[in-house]
Amino acid sequence: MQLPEVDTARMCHARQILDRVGDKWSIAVIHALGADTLRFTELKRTIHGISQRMLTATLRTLERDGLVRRTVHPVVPPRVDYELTELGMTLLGIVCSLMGWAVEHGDAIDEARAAYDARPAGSPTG
Amino acid sequence: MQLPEVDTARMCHARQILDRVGDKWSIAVIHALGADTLRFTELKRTIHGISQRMLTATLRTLERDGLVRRTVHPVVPPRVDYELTELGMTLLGIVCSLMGWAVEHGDAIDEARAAYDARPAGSPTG
DNA sequence: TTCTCCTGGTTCCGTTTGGTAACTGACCCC
DNA sequence: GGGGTCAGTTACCAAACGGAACCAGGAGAA
Repeated sequence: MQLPEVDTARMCHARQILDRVGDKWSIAVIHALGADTLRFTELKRTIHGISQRMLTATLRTLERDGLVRRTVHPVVPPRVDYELTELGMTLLGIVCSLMGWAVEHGDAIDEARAAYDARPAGSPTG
Repeated sequence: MQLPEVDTARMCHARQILDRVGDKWSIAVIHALGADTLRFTELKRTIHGISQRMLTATLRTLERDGLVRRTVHPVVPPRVDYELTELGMTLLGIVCSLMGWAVEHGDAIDEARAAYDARPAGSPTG
């Protein structure tokens, strides 16, 4: 079928990049940081479902990948700010598109899900 | 900070949609099906790292969400084709953007990762 | 007839991941 | 001096994930 030959090796590389970029928590964090620099607890409040454990792990990974910058203020109580790097900013547009898509098509997905669950046992296939 | 108020409730809804859309295997499957209709084993070959178990589960989820259409041909040996629905097509563009981003910035991420790993114990923060 | 092959898919079992929640550490307030 | 706050870690446990073997079922070979 003559796929565009996007460098199969590069594709594999992309796949492992997507292992984390395509992570739901990473997407949520990047989207949250897209609006503004946030502190740890602010992120936790913003991304309701996330646990401290995963927030920490996700932020560490994103920081390691150069997508998020972590700034520690040596004050009391401790203050740690997180913001997108320029590399992270380049991803923000896509993440926002993804978020926008989810918001826009959320109802369609719910309907499809309901329709699927209502099927007896198999669909007429066509 | 006056976030645009994108309906906090809708945002939460989007988040749970992203639970699966933001799944690495889902992204890989959608991207693979973006080029052409594929059979089960073709998908398995295309998405190298995936196991039958996860491929089956991912396809079921995507089918349930109305993103992928599953067509069973009652022939021998069994033939099952998977293709994107129109809803899936609307997501394809974003997924391709994500893939393109990963390909484009993969090296930058590798460098950032190497730099992070080379840090002694803490960064100067400034 | 019997045996194997081919494909899509499921089940069993071990590993990894993620959630819960309690704890740390330094300082402020009472 | 004890409790509270913020950022983060750790222990524990359940669920999800991955691998490999097994299942179904008809075609073709022996």
